[in-house]
Amino acid sequence: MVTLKDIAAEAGVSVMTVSRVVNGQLSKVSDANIQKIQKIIEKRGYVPSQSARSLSSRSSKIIAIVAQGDGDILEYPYNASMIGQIGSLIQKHGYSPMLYFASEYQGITKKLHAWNVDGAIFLGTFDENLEKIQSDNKIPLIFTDCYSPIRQITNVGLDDFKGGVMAARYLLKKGHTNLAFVGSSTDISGVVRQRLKGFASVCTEAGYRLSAEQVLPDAPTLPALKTLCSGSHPVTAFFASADRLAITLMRQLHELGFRVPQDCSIIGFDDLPTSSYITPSLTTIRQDIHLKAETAVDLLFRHIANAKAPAENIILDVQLIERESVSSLPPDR
Amino acid sequence: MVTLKDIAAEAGVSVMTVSRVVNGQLSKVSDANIQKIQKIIEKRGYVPSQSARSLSSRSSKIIAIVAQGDGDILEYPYNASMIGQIGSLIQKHGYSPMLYFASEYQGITKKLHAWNVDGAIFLGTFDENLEKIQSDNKIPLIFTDCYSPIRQITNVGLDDFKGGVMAARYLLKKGHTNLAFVGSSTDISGVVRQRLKGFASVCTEAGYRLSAEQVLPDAPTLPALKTLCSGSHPVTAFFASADRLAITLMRQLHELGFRVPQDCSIIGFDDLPTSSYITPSLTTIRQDIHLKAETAVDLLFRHIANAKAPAENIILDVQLIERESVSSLPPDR
DNA sequence: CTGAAAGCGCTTACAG
DNA sequence: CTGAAAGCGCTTACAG
Repeated sequence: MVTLKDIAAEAGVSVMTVSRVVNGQLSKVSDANIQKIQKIIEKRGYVPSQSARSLSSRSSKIIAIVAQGDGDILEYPYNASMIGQIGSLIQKHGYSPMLYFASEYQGITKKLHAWNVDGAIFLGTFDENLEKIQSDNKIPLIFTDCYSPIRQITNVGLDDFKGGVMAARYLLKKGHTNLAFVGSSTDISGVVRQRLKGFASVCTEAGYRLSAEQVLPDAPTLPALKTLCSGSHPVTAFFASADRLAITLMRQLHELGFRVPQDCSIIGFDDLPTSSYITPSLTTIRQDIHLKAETAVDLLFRHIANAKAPAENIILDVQLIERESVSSLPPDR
Repeated sequence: MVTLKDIAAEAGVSVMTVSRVVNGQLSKVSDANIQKIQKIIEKRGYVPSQSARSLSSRSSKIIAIVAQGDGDILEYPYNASMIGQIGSLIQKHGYSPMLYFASEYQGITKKLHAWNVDGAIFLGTFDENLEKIQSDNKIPLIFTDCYSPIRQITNVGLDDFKGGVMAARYLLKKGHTNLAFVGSSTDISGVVRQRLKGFASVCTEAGYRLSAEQVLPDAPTLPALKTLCSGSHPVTAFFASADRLAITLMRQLHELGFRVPQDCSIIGFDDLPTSSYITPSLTTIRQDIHLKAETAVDLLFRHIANAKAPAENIILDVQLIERESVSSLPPDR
């Protein structure tokens, strides 16, 4: 392996002079030496050792992407897209993204310490351990979709409540009055809860209260669905708190013999790439995942550049994307 | 930051004794010291510095996941799933996965050298630079889906040819005789080419030659599709070299007014989670992505454990998954 | 079972 | 503009 010392020896200078050239402190080195050293570096294919740098400078140039769960979470397009974008942007900043799947809180601090990480971006819900994570790690920490009551947190989230409101208003506008919500009720993240809250608030306001049976878990059973969509006062439209769930639901309704959107309408949340390709294409509340990733990375590097940068909570907007999965009901029925 | 030295001082022993405990060389330390030291480590929350370790031991415990392209490739479920599984397995082995998006060859060697990486797994096509990458990096390197003629490469791939054969045989068995193939013809990877070769070989054997118009690019135009599926001798079945393309194609056919599978049949390749959820659900050639990731990681650690382990080329099998997107044609038509 | 010494490849801080 | 010295936090290799 080629080291600073090798280059210095070949150039007939000290390692410090080479170090300055490597680090672009060109104003401190004579032009003659710059030329000579750069040529040798090129020729020998010298690459600085990051572990040596990390050890002596106390900056590792590593950013941890901490994701709650295990490798399976990348099966969800939302997570995959976030990790891809975040990783790519980190790399463009000259840093290296390290992936860490967190199952328990302990491991996170260990990982960040062991690698002397310069910062971390969190995907998933860490609300329970947020304070501990923050007090144990005095580096920039960016959270996403965090609904913790703690204020001193830098977070980039979504207007989930508004998304729920928009979904409900849209369905009501289309003439649907008997609605249902799909999304894990046991969800620990605030995200689903906020979407439901927004949705329910509009229903209540319009005089249509959501009963307990109209708030369905992640994977409702076929019989439960059938009951819900039959009878004298059937549910005619669903709000699924994720496109992924909307697509599953679509399939289930199809299996039960209901046509979407003629018999049952569905509106989703996320706007995944697939959502526009399936038939019927999915009407949904769109979030801009690329913008979210970009915002998180920007925030991170702003805090790396300035350790005193204030905690910020950035809430991104959502948007209704009208497609084919919601039908209009006759005005009075 | 707590260091070995701090622990040693508090325990009244040398750093070496602490180091031995930290590294589990317990047979070399007295029980009394083990107890005492472990207690102090626990209490102080000591975590070894990986950069110091990497610098002194010449093993970084980092594995690079090198993916061709940029962050966008995680929008493809195949890549996302592979990266998730590989990353997770690396972590379970006590190593840390570092993500690297490679656009040009140069960067790869630099990255691997800079971080003194212990091994790397490659996603995508690096055939052109394979030899250089291998000769520049004397560490275990695992490739995936590589069709390079170079033999000294450790690779885990798929029986893509057989997949093509199975798709063609299935469509013929269902009575389809006028077939078409969808998949980027300019694809540099051998993968698509092999799938096409297998597919075409069966067609030819059965006396149905694929004309140039029947080999479609990634995103065929609507008019081209329409022409193909109309006229006196229309194409009645498509083989898409990826489920993602099959789903797009399904949408396009729908827009043209063709019903799948009544008017046009489609068989895909991959078996993504979505493929079973859409309507009609997709008949496809399945590959086991989890097994592929597992095989790659196993191979990697076998080579890390034994630097002399021979190059291996492991080819995983594929499987036909019958669902709803292919119809039976009357025997003679 | 224990430890003193040297070194991994850099950077920081200083002196000139 | 240049460099000698010290140190980052470990491990290797050796001596006892």
